[in-house]
This record gives sequence, C-alpha cells and structure tokens, in this order.
Amino acid sequence: MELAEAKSKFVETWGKLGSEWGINRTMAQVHALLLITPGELTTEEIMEKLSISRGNANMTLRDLIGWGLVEKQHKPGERKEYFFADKDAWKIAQQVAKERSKRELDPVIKVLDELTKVQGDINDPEFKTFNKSVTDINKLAKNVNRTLEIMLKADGNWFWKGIFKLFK
Amino acid sequence: MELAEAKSKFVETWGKLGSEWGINRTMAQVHALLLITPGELTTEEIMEKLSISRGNANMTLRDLIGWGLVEKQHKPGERKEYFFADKDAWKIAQQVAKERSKRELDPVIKVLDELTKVQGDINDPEFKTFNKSVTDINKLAKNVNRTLEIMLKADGNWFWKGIFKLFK
DNA sequence: CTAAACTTTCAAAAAGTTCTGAAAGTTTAT
DNA sequence: ATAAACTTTCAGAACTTTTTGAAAGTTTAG
Repeated sequence: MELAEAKSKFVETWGKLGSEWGINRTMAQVHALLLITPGELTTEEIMEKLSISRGNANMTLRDLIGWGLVEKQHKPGERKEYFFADKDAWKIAQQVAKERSKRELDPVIKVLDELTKVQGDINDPEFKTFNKSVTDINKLAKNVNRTLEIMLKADGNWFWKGIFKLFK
Repeated sequence: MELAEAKSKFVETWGKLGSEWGINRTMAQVHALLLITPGELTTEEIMEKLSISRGNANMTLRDLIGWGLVEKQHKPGERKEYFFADKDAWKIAQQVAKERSKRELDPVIKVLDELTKVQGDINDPEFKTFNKSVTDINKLAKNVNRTLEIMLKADGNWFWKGIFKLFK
C-alpha cells in the first residue's frame, strides 16, 4: 500500500470509529489527520486536505481544543494560527477518558445516586426490581469511575502491566 | 421522589447515555424499561409505556435480542411473545463489551495491522510520523482488546478486586 | 485611520438517523 | 379452509445532526 493511500485509510477508519462511539466523524478525521502530520497545519490546509468548509474546520478545531486533543500555535511574525495534536497514544486515551467521564458518566452517577435513595415497599416487586437494578448499575458505574481515576493518574506501561497481572 | 417518577427518570437517563455512546436512544430506553420490570412485557405494553410505534418496538426488540440483552419468551397456551431482560449488571456490561468489541474494535485493529505493515523511507518525516502514530495506537488497541478478553472471562467481583489492587 | 489577513458566527441547506403506520406475512385454533 | 391473533416489513415522514458559506468580527501593519 502507498503511504498516501494508507494515510487516507487511517483518517477514514478513525472517523468511522468516532461516529460509532458518539464522536462527530469530522472531528475524529481532523484529529487523525493531525496525528499523522509531522508538524502543524493551518485551517486552510485542513479544509483542503479533508474537503470541508471553513466554518466546519473552525468549529471542529475549537471542539478538539475543548477536548484537550489539539493545541493552537502561533508562529512569530505570522498572522495565521497553526494546529498541532499531541501524538502520545496513552495521553490521548487519558484525555478522552477524562472528558467523557466528566461529561457523560458523572451526570449519570448523580442521577443514579438520587434514584437509589427512592423509598418504597420492599414487598412490592415493582419497587424491588427497580431498586435492585438501579443499585447494581450504580455500583458498576462507580467501579468504572474508580478505574478511570486510576488510569488518569497512571503511566501507561505501569497500568497495562498491572492489568495483565490479573491473568496469572 | 415517587416510584413512578423515578422509573421514568431512569428510562430517560439511560436513553440519553445510550445516545451519547452511539446506541439508539429508543433501544436504550426499551432496555431500561425491561430492567426495572419484574416480569416480562409484550410488544403492546412496551409500545404503550414508551409511546412508540409497533414497527419501532418490533425492530428495537430485535436489535436488543441481537445484542444478547433481551430474550423472547413464549407462554404455554398464549400466542403473544413476551420479552425479558437479564438484570445482572455485570453480565450486561460483559455483553455490551463483547458486542462492541466484535463489531467496532476488531475491524479497526484489522485495518491498523495492515497500516503498520506499510513500508516507507525512515528518513521521511511524513512516513515516520504516520508509522509511529499507527503503531502506537495499534498497541493501545490491542491492550484494550486483551483487557476486554479478561473481563469477558471474569467474574465481576474478582475483576474489580484485581483492578483495585493496582492502587496500593 | 484603513486595509489586508485572518477567524468566528450562524441561518439555512444537506445529510443522516429514527420512527410511523398500514399492508403483508405468519401462526394457530376451529 | 377461514379467521383471528399476532409479528414483520419498509417507504416515506419526522426529527436530529452536521455542514456550508457568506457576512460580521477581530487583529495587525503601515
């Protein structure tokens, strides 16, 4: 496979995975493009390479900055803004985990905490089933949360080593 | 909070989480409804409780069965089909992990494996960056995959115990 | 101050996804 | 064989999300 072909395949695959996981396809593609680009890119270059509009490029880049995945850079003497992505895979994973857990998991845990407090007649099967399901899911969500906290503090190597020790 | 209110809050919250994670909102809601229902429900009852059409209910239930989250039940002497959800939170998590990794992670790993094989000039920064990013992401994806495999075999209690030992 | 170079905004259009409901299909009982 | 009870299908409608592009805004240089 040619390098050029491989690059577009990477961008395409990353975009597809993103959209399956609730991340805007274009956003994932712009990120992918920056990941395989040695230096920085301007808005103009991104628009061109991915055939997207100026508005789309601008908003997507802003979102990526909001996710902590991309940084703006200014070059001395230049007016243009350059965009650059951190290429450390473990850091990217940490950043995504951090944001998604903050934006999506935390609010759910908050609701589940409230729902576990709902009182009812323990002999009512409706209440019993509700209470059990909510309580169990809440526990699971909290375990996931604690695990993510470990992951966010950890060095990648150390983390996986620990996980794989579980095997033996 | 009233039980009735709590129930709809649960269904709504689950639906929202689902849609943020690339799972159809209605599908997550139907699953939530079945999770807090002691017995089984008919298509008719689901349609009514969630105000959705027959077609939607039917397709959603089929999908949920495809995900291994819901089962059809037949009652002797009855023509209707009843639907029932396994309520064990750990099993649900395993099932979702299994399906998503099969449907989404595996195909990506297959592409990444191909892309890591692409040959190029090690002095070309374009190639170097491409190769490094792809290789690193591939490694990460494989670690995730191995971890999911452990999770799929494991008992929930044992799995979390192991994870939290990482702390000390 | 003015113009050029660039970025941001946002209303409307396009694209993508989900839902409806009526018709077709299937199964079972008589 | 017929009818009743139920399930499945799918074309089009409704809804949601994403994208465009032109206008407005901002910054810098002279």
